[in-house]
Amino acid sequence: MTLHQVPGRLVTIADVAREAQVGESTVSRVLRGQGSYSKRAGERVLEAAARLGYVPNRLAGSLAGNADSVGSQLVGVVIPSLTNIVFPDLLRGLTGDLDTTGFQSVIGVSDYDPAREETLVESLLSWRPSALVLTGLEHTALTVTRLRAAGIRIVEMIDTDGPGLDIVVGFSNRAVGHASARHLIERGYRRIGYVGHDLSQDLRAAKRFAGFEAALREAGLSLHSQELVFDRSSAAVGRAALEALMARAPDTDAVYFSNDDMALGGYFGCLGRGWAVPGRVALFGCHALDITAAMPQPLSTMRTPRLEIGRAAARSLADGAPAGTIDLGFELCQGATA
Amino acid sequence: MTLHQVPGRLVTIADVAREAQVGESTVSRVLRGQGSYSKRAGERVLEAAARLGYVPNRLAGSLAGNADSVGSQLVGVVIPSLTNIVFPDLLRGLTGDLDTTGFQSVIGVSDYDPAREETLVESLLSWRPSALVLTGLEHTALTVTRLRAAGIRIVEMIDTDGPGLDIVVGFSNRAVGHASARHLIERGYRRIGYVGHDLSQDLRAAKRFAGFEAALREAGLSLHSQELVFDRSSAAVGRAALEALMARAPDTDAVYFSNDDMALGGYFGCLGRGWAVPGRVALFGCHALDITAAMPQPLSTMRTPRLEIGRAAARSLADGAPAGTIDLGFELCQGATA
DNA sequence: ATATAAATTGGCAGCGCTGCCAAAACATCA
DNA sequence: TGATGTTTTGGCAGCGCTGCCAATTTATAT
Repeated sequence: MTLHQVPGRLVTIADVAREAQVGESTVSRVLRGQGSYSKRAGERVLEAAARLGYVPNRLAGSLAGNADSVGSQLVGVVIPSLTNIVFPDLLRGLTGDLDTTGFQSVIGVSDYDPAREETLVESLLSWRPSALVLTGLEHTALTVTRLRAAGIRIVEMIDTDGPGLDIVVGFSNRAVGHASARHLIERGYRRIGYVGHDLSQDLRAAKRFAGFEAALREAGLSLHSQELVFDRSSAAVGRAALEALMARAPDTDAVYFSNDDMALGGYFGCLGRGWAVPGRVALFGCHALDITAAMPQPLSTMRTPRLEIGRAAARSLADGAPAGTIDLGFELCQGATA
Repeated sequence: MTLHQVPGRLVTIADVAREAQVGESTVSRVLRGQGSYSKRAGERVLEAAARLGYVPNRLAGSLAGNADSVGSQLVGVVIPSLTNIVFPDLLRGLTGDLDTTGFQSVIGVSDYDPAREETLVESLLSWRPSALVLTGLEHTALTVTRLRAAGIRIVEMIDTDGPGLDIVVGFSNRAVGHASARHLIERGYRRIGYVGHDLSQDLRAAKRFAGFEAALREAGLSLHSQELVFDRSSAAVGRAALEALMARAPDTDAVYFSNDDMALGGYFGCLGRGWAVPGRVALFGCHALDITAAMPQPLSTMRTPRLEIGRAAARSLADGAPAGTIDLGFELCQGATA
């Protein structure tokens, strides 16, 4: 068997029409189950299509069908990363619910770079998707202009702290940060540190941090120590950062991590050094990764509804939801590390 | 500002042509930087396109351009899951290298279900992608027929244990299993157990298991105990399974997990019960997730080149590699748990 | 200045499909 | 039986773009 063996054209609707001895329009109607046609025509067409191995060409279909009727059945998705498990979870919810509605997702990964997002949006738009799903509320001016001009539905996921372009689905990162700080304060911690990755990149983490600091201030406290890392978030990085932080400010009694994977790394660091958690230092993460629930001491963290956000995004598009914000909230996971 | 405000048509190439006072073909040539055109024409077109906010319509472009020249610039991707971090890693390598070549990925998640894969392939094919990237070598007969008839490049990722349709990129799962068993045997373990998720679903895991058992047999051993789980692989599931296995066969001295996340869960279980690892029981995983390297005792596991597989898949398509298998191998991570 | 080669350009068919419309086939009623 | 309404059907334009080709402009050689 040879690849590329197909010499010329693939089977078209005209071939099926000839084979079934009906007109092209009839084939089109039967195959889409739209409009009226006789039972006999239906059978012949289906039979002929199967025999010929007809595969519809959706490029042609979307081009011909006026955008308003079906749209391209493509949905563009831009996420900042695939490394951070948060985003695959989002995707999972999104694609899972999207393809039950017959949509296909075209995805792009921006690497937390607004310029890259701009390029991706431009590129995705050229497929005339019926909707675009983005992450976060911050986009370049040009991206916003293009999005507006496209005249399609836009969903911005994850962050509800600010105005969106159309549909916004997520939770308040600020509130997550705030609630995390409140929890630590209520548990009696006072010399609280922060370990996070580059805040100028991950704007959601920055908002959590802002909420966190605000809660400290409201309680008459301030951040006791902090360690920022400029790598992509990972357990190894979290571990190193915690160790650096504790070396500089050994009396820190609790640490807030911008992400569970770093918190997990921090926890491993404590285990390795024989530090009691939370005796020596308390640890608090964010996102409630599955793994952290299986730990001997479950990590204290905040559950964010990632899968649900993806699902809600898909559903809002399918249902033609009105513009507006859908806040899915978050939930404290008490855990045993803070 | 209203969404859907665009009343009628979007800007087309004809609009740009009129604005720039050149012919449509010239616009097309300039915008694609193909063929020859004067400097002056180039400037006018670019300027007009920018002023009008022209967004090319790739549906039309791909339809018009004969498949052989550019193809649709879409690549269809089918992965079994987004939960298992293995697949986002694959995607990351793939999309990262793909969009530097101007390709966009349309993805589908099959949930380890061949029938679902069949549907997804059918659906993806209708976008006339220039290539399809699948996971694994096993597909339904109809899928294979369709793939062959499509006349496009096919990449099958991850598994090299068998014949592929066109390009195969991955490693030998059988060999991974075999090498894992060899390692345990060489380290002196004799009463070896297995914890894995449903082997009828995850065919790669099944092949690893087969290689593992073969190595045991060759050494005159047999599997001492095993515990299969039918949930999706996770740390919690791994922990529970290990505990169940140790309850049934307390003298098991080493356990092979089909996946690192389960191994990690198992490790947590041991920590929780105060069992020495590897004193009480040794643990060996698969895939070398990032996290496991940050553990106080790094997990003993097998590093599989997931990112590289995605990259190699993208590259082989971009370069028009010949049909064949690219084996990227794997690497033992000695770790400290086995 | 003229002939010839090279670069640039626009027109138009056609990619495969769907929407529209008028024609044909069938059903219903007086 | 003919008239009227209803369902089914096929033809054809056109979605926005690119490939091809012939026409035009420009550069080079004689």
